[in-house]
Amino acid sequence: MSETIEQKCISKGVKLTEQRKIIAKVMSESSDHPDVDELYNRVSKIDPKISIATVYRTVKLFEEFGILTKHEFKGGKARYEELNEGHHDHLIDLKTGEIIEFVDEKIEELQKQVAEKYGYTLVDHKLELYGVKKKSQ
Amino acid sequence: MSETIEQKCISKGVKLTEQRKIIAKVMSESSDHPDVDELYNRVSKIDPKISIATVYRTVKLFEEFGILTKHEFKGGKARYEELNEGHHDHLIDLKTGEIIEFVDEKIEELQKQVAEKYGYTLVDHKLELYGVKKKSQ
DNA sequence: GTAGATGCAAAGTATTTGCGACAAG
DNA sequence: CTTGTCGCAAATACTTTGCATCTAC
Repeated sequence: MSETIEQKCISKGVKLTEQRKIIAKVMSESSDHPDVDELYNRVSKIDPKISIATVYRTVKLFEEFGILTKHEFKGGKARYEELNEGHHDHLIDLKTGEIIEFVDEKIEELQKQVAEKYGYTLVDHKLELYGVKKKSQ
Repeated sequence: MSETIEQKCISKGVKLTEQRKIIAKVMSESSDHPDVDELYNRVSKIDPKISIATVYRTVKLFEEFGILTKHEFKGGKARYEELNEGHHDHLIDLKTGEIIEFVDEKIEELQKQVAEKYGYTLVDHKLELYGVKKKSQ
C-alpha cells in the first residue's frame, strides 16, 4: 500500500472525477479480485448514481495507465486487481474459488529463458495454477 | 497424431453424428488453435448447412470428454486445440499473434512444488508467455 | 471556456438455449 | 422406437458506444 490509486492517477496525469475517486478508493481497499459487476456493486453503495458504463470505462482506463491489471480466469468474467511493484501469479482453489497470490523467482527466470530460446523477448506472462486443498493433517 | 478425434469419440462413447464427424476431422487436421468462428468457417466449407450452435455445442462436449482443450488468450475469443498426451504451454507473439508451443519440465516441476507449499494438489495450470520477436542476430 | 467524462439506452460480441423436426443406435 | 442432436432464431451475458449534458482543470 505504498501509494493509493488516487495518488497514482495524479502522478500519471489521469483526470480525477468524483466517480473515478470512488472507484479508485474501492479498488485500493479491495484485497480480492473483483469483477466489474462486483466492483459496480461496491461503488454503488457509496454513490448509487454511478453507471456501470463508467465503471467499465474507468477500469479500462486504469488498466491502460498501468494502475490496474485485468485477469481472465477460467470460465468467467474479467476480474481486476491493483497493480503494484511486486508482481505475482495466482493459485486458484477449484472448490472454493479462493485465490492465493504467490511469487516464484525460479519460475520467473525460467520463463525468460524459454522466451529467449525461441528468439523472443518476454513482455508479459500469465501463470495460473488450479488446485484442490489437500485433505490431511 | 496417435488417434483421431473420431476414434477418441468412439472409445469414450460419444455419439457420432455427421456434424460431429466433420468437426472432429477439421480439428484433427488443424495444427493451429482456431476460435469457434474460424472452426465454423472451416466446417462450413465441407458442409454449409452446419449451424454455429452445433459447433459451439460440439466443442463444449469434446472439451468435457477431454478431447479438446479451450484456451482464453488475452483479449479474444476462446480458442480450441486437440488434447493429446503431450502437455504443452504457449508462447504468443504479441505482434503477429503467432503461437508457439513449448514444454519445460523444470517449470512444470516448480509449479507442483508451489502448489504443495500452499497445501494444494495441482490439478491444472495455465502458462502463457507473451513476447516480441528479437530484432537481430 | 473547453476538452474530456458521465449517464442512459441502444448496439455489439460471444455464447447459450427453447423448440419442433430429425437421425443414430 | 426412443433418446439425444440439429437448425433456427430468440435469449443471455458481458462489454462498448453514440449522444446530449455536465464537470475538472
